[in-house]
Amino acid sequence: MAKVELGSARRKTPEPAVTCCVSLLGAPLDESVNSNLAEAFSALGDPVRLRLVSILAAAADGAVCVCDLVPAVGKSQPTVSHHLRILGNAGLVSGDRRGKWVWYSVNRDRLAELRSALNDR
Amino acid sequence: MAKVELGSARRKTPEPAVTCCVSLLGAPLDESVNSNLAEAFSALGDPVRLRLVSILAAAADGAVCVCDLVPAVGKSQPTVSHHLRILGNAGLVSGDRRGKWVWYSVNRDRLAELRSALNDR
DNA sequence: CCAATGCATCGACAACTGTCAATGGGAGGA
DNA sequence: TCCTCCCATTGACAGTTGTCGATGCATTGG
Repeated sequence: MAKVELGSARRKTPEPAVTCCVSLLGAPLDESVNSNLAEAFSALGDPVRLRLVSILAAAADGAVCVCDLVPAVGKSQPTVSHHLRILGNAGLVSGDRRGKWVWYSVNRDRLAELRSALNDR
Repeated sequence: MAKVELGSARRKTPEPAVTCCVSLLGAPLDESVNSNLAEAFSALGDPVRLRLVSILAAAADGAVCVCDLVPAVGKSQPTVSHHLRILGNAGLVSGDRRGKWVWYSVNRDRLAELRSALNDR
């Protein structure tokens, strides 16, 4: 995990910002962790997907049928399916069949992971 | 703030997931808040930008010169500038001139905002 | 002033993304 | 068995994004 070389060159005002206490928000993130987080944040970086997550997170029993998600977000069924797959690949949601239907739910552990990645220091 | 109509149609297994207690992750997010959050998460959804944020967040004095960020992330100077602008537009970082140089720092309040948006319930 | 340095902007281009209509595949009901 | 319903996959297309070289604009140093 090569340290980033900060404070190298000619500069005057404050002193070199040499890295100190590492953390998730401590530089530099491990490369695989970094791209893993980026994938998750990217998955949340779309209004439709954010809406889907919020609906799922607020579902009383923790899961919602796709047949309800489609009208809820106002997109075509293939589009919703597409977004759900992206969220799934990012580990944010998962779905299981119940007969003819597929019910999606939020992976709260994954959300907690992201939350801690945003923690100070 | 129009409620989403869930649990409408023909479906059997569990009971209709009628929305209950609202929150940031309670459906549906206010539309402007939603796209605001999406912009921020989208800004974090790139490995280079995530790296930039992590470097800035770990900076001992809270700010890093662009001249140090460029070699740190291994991208061209225009590319780094581009990413910093995206992060800035999302309210995640801000920079100020100090003589010839521009020093960027993380907006921790904005990070806290995102963190709370990921809170359960 | 003029030259040099640091950073932002522009232009271009390939790659990726969001969207939908059409299609396919699995599960139940008649 | 056949039909219907639910969801995923495919194909296509416009729009967005990440990247870099070239250029422009400030600021500083000589």
